[in-house]
Amino acid sequence: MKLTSKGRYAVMALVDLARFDNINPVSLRDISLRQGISLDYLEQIFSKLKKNEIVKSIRGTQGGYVLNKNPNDIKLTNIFHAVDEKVKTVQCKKESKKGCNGKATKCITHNLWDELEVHINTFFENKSLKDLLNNNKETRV
Amino acid sequence: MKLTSKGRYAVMALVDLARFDNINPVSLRDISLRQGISLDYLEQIFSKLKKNEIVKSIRGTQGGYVLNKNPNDIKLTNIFHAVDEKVKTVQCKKESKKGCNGKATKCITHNLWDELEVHINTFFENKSLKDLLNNNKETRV
DNA sequence: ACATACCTGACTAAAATGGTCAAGTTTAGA
DNA sequence: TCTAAACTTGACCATTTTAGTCAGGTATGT
Repeated sequence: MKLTSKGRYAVMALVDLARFDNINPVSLRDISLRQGISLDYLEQIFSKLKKNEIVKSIRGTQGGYVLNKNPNDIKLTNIFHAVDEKVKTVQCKKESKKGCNGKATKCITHNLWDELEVHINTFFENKSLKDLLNNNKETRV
Repeated sequence: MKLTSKGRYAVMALVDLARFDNINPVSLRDISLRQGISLDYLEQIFSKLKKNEIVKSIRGTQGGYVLNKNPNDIKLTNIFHAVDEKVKTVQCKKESKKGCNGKATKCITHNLWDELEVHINTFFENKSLKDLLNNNKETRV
């Protein structure tokens, strides 16, 4: 299973973006400074977010990024998926007709990982950017 | 967050062990053959399981491993913990009095990861080796 | 005594991670 | 029109983690 800094950065950056994009597009430079994330790395991440239509870009001076959807419609599952954080448990190989061990049957724990995956994905599907915004306002600095 | 093959192997091996240890200790060689896991790797894993008192070892000919507890009392969380699969989301650094970014405050998404961690741990704490055994009998080959 | 099986630690190839670096293109505004 | 801000793209890389292998042990039942 993968759930690393890239995913966390993506979420942090989007929450930041959501808080500031009412007025103007938000530049990655600003996000980088506020959140302490490398600019170059942010560019990689936003490239993926854009491809997945989570954000829109505006080029040129005063340009930046804006959300492409309502914060309520951006679920965590969308964000993680966009930056290739596959919320997949370690997989048994799904090749041809063979089972998990190269044997003809499913491995002993196959069902377990399926269950876990559902469990985690449920969490992510029920959590939107808006939820995080609200949550953050409460404990705002 | 880490959840890799080592954890999966540990679970697979323990389920296998639980199914056969009523009669005799089970040798790693047998588990290796049945589950298709490298013997050398299994030895590393069982060394940890033993340190965490999940299994007991019996040396010498006809030796092997047996469970050290009732399958109902071996939760997944114990197993993962034993083999160093820390079910931890990527952490903000917890150094000194500083917050997550080296700033004085918690990072925007701090609460989110805490929630997620609880969510996943709950799943693991409620799942025992016995559950897996039963589950496996149903779909037994 | 000897085969079986546990035990331990060092080592390693390959992949993933978390970036950096370089060289663009686009566009607002002076 | 010139320029600087900001997006765009792709290559590159050091470090860490993963998933093992290898080479020796030591203990013990028969």
